Amino acid sequence: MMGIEILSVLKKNNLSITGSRKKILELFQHTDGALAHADIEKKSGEHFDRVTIYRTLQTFVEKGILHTIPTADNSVLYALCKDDCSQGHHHDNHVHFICDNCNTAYCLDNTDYAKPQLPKGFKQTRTDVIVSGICIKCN
Amino acid sequence: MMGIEILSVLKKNNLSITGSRKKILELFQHTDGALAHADIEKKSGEHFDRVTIYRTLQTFVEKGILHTIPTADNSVLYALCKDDCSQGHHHDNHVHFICDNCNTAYCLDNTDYAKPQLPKGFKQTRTDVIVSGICIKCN
DNA sequence: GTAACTGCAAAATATTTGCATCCTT
DNA sequence: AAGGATGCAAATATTTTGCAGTTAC
Repeated sequence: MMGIEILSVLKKNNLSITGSRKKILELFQHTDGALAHADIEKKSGEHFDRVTIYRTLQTFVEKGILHTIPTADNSVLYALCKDDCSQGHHHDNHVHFICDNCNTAYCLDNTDYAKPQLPKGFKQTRTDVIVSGICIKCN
Repeated sequence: MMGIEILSVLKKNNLSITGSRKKILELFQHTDGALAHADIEKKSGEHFDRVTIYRTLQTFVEKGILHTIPTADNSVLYALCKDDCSQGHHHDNHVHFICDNCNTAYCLDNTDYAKPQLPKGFKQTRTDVIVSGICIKCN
């Protein structure tokens, strides 16, 4: 059941169970994609304090519950991490897709890609692939 | 000669030749990587009005002289486009590297990567690969 | 009861817009 | 001379910080 899963995520990360955390997490679980700070203010029926949202998102990112997605227009997007993401260690083969039309962000978890071969002297710790284009709904 | 090249870039794009445009372009040509808005305010000996920098950067991006680089921490970075970038059409195999340590951004023009195979129904128009890690100087 | 979390106010930053003036062509 | 670019002021928007009150455990 959804509610129980949310509680266990919070507990697993030593976070106290609070209303906003539960509701914001739930929002992500019910969303098939990524959310921006503003989406959380709007999309949800609830009212969250701006500051609480900032802090909740930051906490979730630190704990590895959410991750940020770099975007071409440099807006800040957040998405749920899969189970194999732990604090600061995200799984590498993660492709994000952002629709030029409807602006929805997808995590294409099953889309693999080859890591680029870096020049000598460069060490990779994280790779982000962001594909822009037209998504399946807008096609 | 550098100066002449700058002038021709501006002329080619139907931009009038002004002091700030020349100096900001020059700054990019002398920089081996990307610059943020704040870098332009600081790094240059010159003083540019904040607003002029915003407008100049925007103009350069529109004309395809500069492009933005998506970053994991969602700061806004700008870098020179290569010759095969024209207005709105950047060349696809472009890998960016951002150093976790010194924060320098590199355009790894000669680093190729394979475009990911998208799920059915998704159409790609642009792909950004951002690698984070330790750069050659910090290694 | 204590530590952690929230919400409000306010500070600090960042970005955009309007307009008068100055520069480029 | 005309259109475009700049710089200042000010309006907006975004993010951060401090603190008092509240809630979770």
